[in-house]
Amino acid sequence: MKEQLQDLIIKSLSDLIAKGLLSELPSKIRLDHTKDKTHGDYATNIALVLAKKIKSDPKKLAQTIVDQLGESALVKKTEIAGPGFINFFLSDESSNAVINDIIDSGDSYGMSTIGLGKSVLLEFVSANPTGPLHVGHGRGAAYGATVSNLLRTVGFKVDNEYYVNDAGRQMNILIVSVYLRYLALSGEKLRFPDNGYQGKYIIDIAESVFEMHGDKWRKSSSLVYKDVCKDGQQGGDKESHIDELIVRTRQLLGEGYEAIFRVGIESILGGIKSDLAEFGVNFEKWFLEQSLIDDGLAKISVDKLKKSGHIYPKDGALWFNTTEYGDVKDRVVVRDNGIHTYFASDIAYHLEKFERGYDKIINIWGADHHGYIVRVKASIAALNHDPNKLEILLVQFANLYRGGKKLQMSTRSGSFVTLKELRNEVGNDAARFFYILRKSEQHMDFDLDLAKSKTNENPVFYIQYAHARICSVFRQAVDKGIEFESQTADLSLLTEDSERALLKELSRYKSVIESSALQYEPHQLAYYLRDLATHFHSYYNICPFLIDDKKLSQARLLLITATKQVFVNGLSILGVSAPESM
RNA sequence: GCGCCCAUAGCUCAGCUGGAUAGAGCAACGGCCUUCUAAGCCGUAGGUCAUACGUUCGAAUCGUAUUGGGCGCACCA
Repeated sequence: MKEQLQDLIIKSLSDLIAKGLLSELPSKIRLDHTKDKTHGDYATNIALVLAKKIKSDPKKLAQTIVDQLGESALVKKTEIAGPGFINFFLSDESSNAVINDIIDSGDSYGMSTIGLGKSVLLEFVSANPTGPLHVGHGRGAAYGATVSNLLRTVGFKVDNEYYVNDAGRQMNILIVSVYLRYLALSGEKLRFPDNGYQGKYIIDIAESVFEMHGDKWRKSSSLVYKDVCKDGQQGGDKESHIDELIVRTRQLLGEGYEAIFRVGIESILGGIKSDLAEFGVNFEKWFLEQSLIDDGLAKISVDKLKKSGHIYPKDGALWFNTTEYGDVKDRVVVRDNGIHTYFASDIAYHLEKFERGYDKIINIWGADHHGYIVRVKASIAALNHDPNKLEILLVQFANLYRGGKKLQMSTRSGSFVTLKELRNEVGNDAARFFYILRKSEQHMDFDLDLAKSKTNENPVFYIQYAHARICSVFRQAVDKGIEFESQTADLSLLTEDSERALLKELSRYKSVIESSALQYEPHQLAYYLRDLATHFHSYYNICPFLIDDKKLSQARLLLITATKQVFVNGLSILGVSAPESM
C-alpha cells in the first residue's frame, strides 16, 4: 500500500518537473504512518522539503502536488495541514486490503526481498570459554539472534558465528585452576591463587578429570609450588604468581596438561552450546581461535602486513602502524618473546572472514570493546579490504540489581548470575523479550527481583495473552458450532473505531520489520507488538466476536485471524513463543 | 588527560534519524466482570526533554560549550 502511494507521489512530482514547476526529485520521499488518526493514514513532508529548495510557500506547493495527483482508487481524500504536510486518507478498500494480504501470506507475511542475494556474516556472543555464560552475555545472545532473524526475514542470507578464544593465557589460567582443584580432590593441601578462576564449575570440571583419570597426575603441592613467587595477598605479585604456576604445571604434567585442557574446554564449551541452544540461539559455525594458529593464518596475516609496509620492529617486538588509520597509538602484533598477540589472531580472523566472500560482516561486541574498533578496521584497510563492509554493533552492559544493590560481575571471582539461572527463574520468553526491549546502545538496568518475583509485569505476557485470547475465541466458536469462512467475510462491515485502529496498526507491521532489520533495532518490533496487543485488548473489550449478526461476526473473526498471524510472525522473530492458552 | 556511549514523568524506558499537542509500562488515584480468559479495559494525575548558546519555517532529535553517569585507553584475552 505504502509503495503504491509512494509511486503515486513520485509520478505527481515527475509530472510537475515535466511542466517545469520543479527542478528535481528529492533524494528520498518520506511517507510516514501518522500518529494521530485525524491526520489520516499516511503523511508526507515533501512539500516542506521542496519548498525550502525552491523558496516558495510550502502550503501552496503542497496544493500543487495534490492537484497533480488527481483521483486514485487508493485514496479517499487528501488534506493539507499544519505548515504544509500532505495527509492521505486511504479508501476503505485499500486499507482493508492488508487483511487479505496477511491471510494469503500466512507465516511468510512480513518477509521481503530487500536483502535478497546478499549474504551476511553475523558474529556474536563469542564469550571466552572460561566459564558459563552469565546474564551479561545473555543480552548479546538475545540481541544477535534477533537481529539475525530480522535480517533473514527481509531476505538476507545470514550465517551466525561464535568466535571461541580457546588460545592464550586465560586458557592456561583455566587449566591451572582446574588442576589445583583436582589436586585438592586428590587430597593435596594447597592455597588457591588469587588470580585463578574461583567458580564452583571449576571444581565440577576437576571432579570429571578425577573420575576419568584418577590420581594419575597427582603431584605433591610442595613440588607444584616449588620456587613459585608469592601471590598478591601474600605480598607478592598475583600476575607473576599465576604465570609461574602455569609454567610449573606445564612442566610437571607434560601431556596431562593437554588432557586437562581438553576436559575443561569441552565441558565449558559444551555447556555454552547447550545453554544457547536452549535459549533459541543457534550458530552455523563455532570458529576456533586455535585453528588460526594451527593453520598459520596469524603468521600469514602479519607477513602480509609486513609486505605492505605496515609493520616495524621496536623494543624487540613487531608493531603495526595503526596510527596511520586514526588509532591513538601503534599496536604490537608479535611480542618480544616471539608469540603473536591476541590482536594478531583477530587480524587473521577478520581477514579470513573477508576472504569468505560475504557482502556484509557484522560483529556484535560488548561496549567495553569499543576502543578496539579503530585498530580492527585499520587492519582491514591495510590488507586492502573495504572497512565499510564491517559493521560493529556495540551492546552496552546490563547492570544487574538485586535487593536494590548493583551486583559486580566477574568470571574470575566466580561471583555472577548465570544465563541459565536467569532462564530458569524468569523463563526463556521473558528473558529473550526483556533483553531486546532496550535499545542496544542504551545502558540497561536488569532488576533481578523484579524479573523474578513479578513476572506478570513483563510486557511479554501482555502480548502472549492477546494471542491466547484470540485462540480462545476460536475454541469457543467451535464449541458454539460457529463456522468461520475467511473467504466470505465482508470487510466493509468493520466500521467501529477500535477495529479501524487495529486494522491500521496491522498495516504498520511490514515497515516496522523493515526498519527494525535495517537499523538493527529489534526493540522497535517489541514495542510494535506491545502496541498491537494494546489495540487488540481494547477491541476485545469493546466488540464481541461471536454474535448473532453472522456477517459482522465473520468479518471480525477475519480481522482477529490476521491479528493472530502477525503476533505469531512477530513473536517468532523475537524468539518468543505464542502460547494458545495461558 | 584522551576517546566512545548515555542523560526524556516518582521508577524503567520509547520517540519511526528535523515535523503537527513529547508517549508507553510500573507506581498513585477513580471506575468496569451473571455474556468470547480482569495476566484485560476505560479514565485522572504526573514533564523547563540535564544546562546554556547556536543552526531554520520548525529542535527531545543536528552543532558547540558546560554539568553529571557508564565504559575503554597492555608486548591480557
